[in-house]
Amino acid sequence: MSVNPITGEVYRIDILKTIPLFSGLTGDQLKTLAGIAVRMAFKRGEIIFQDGDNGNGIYIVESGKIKIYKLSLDGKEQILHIFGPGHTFGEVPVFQGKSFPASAMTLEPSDIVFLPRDRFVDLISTTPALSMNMLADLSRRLRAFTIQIEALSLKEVPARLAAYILTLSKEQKTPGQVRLPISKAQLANLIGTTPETISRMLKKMGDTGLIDVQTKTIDILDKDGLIELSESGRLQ
Amino acid sequence: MSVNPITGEVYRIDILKTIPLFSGLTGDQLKTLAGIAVRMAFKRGEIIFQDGDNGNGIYIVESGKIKIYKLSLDGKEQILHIFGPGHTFGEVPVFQGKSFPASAMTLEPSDIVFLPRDRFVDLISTTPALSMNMLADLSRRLRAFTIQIEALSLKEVPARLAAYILTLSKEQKTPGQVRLPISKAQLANLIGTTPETISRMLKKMGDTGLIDVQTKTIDILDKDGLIELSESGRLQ
DNA sequence: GTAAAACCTTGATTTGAATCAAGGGGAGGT
DNA sequence: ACCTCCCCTTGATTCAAATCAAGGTTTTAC
Repeated sequence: MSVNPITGEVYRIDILKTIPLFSGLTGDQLKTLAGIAVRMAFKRGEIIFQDGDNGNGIYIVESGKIKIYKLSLDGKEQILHIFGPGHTFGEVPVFQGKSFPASAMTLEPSDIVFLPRDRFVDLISTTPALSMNMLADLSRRLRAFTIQIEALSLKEVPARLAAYILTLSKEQKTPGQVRLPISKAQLANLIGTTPETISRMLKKMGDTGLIDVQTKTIDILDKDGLIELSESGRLQ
Repeated sequence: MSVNPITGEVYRIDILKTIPLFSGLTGDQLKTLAGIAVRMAFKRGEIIFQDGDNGNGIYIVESGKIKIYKLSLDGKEQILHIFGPGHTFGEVPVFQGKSFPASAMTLEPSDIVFLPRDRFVDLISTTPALSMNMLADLSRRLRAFTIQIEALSLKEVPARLAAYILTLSKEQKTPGQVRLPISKAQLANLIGTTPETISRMLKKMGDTGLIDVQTKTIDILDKDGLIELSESGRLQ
């Protein structure tokens, strides 16, 4: 039985088993992972690592929510990902280079599992199922970045906002209604605009009958209109 | 000895050996790769695959130059990567999803090597050196995208242009001088602006004594000034 | 439960860069 | 060498969204 070297608690295989990256692993392989796993608890708004720091292992969100982001010198923020339970992050410096290409911060109180680099690399290079899962995960992220670059470069703010609402409505299983999982200030940093602009665009989308906004909840009144807007659209 | 199934020619292991992705492979493994490799010749401006097409293998630039890019509905283009000899592309749908997240086109007459998915995946899952190389390659690309998103979202055009010139000057071993490897129209699509703006900004950077532009060649007159501009800077 | 702190909205103004428009210069083909 | 086409430049104008400014509202903390 493996004991967590930091907290001293037995680290539960059950949690690792639910993580997509580790699907298809044998019980023994999961036990090995559990043996090297370290769990850390973070409060809301704590920095997990910073752009440029040296990375030395991969991180898994066990509970809570984190953002991966870049800051400009004058303090503007661009969010690259928001990850919830089951997602892994911080892999890039494990496989290439030394430093993190971006920073990570909790958006809520979060439990994070850390797997130190060397033993994780040993495992991945002897476990084809794990390396294929990892390749799939990095590929998924490349795909997501492709879409984000396209949005930032080729689409205007209303289209990006419409696309975000449609993405939420796919993730959440409440057709015709969507709940914003983050503040509008964070949403602005995610789609590459400002809170003021978010506010104005949501209002305009309300005025034109696409949606109805109540604080954190948005009713989708005209899904086709939103799709149209997200693809090519200009608002109004 | 392995024979290319399309062209019928013997496919040279020597070329595969020079490709970073295949460094550290044994002679036998390279022979296996050579056995499944297909070489294709493209003219300048030919489409290799398109955004949304199903992918069924990885591609390697043997000679020439290609761009990976996204198009908007109204025809605007954002270039994601420009790859020369030795670079691989088209991996995402091999590991995740089915379709290409972007399009690929030659910028020059190019020879492209194709490795069909199934046999490549077989090899990668039995060859730790290959899977680690692949993970490093995808990680390198994630890092590059991170920088591109930061540039598009947090930096203005003069800063992006300065950063591009500095990147070129690192790649090319001619200190104080840089040769543009692509047309200014393509450069505009790479850094997310228009040819008119490129033209104006290069002129301004000339006026302020940072650089001296002669058609395709740029002399770097004030490297520190360029670095400053690329980081935080505003021009003039 | 109340105060403080975030967060959000709305309006006025500025600004960086796109677009529209037209003319100039090179490179490649005949 | 000449013509054509493409690429590039320059100027005038427009436009989307950022910024600046101030007031209102929700959330969090004590």
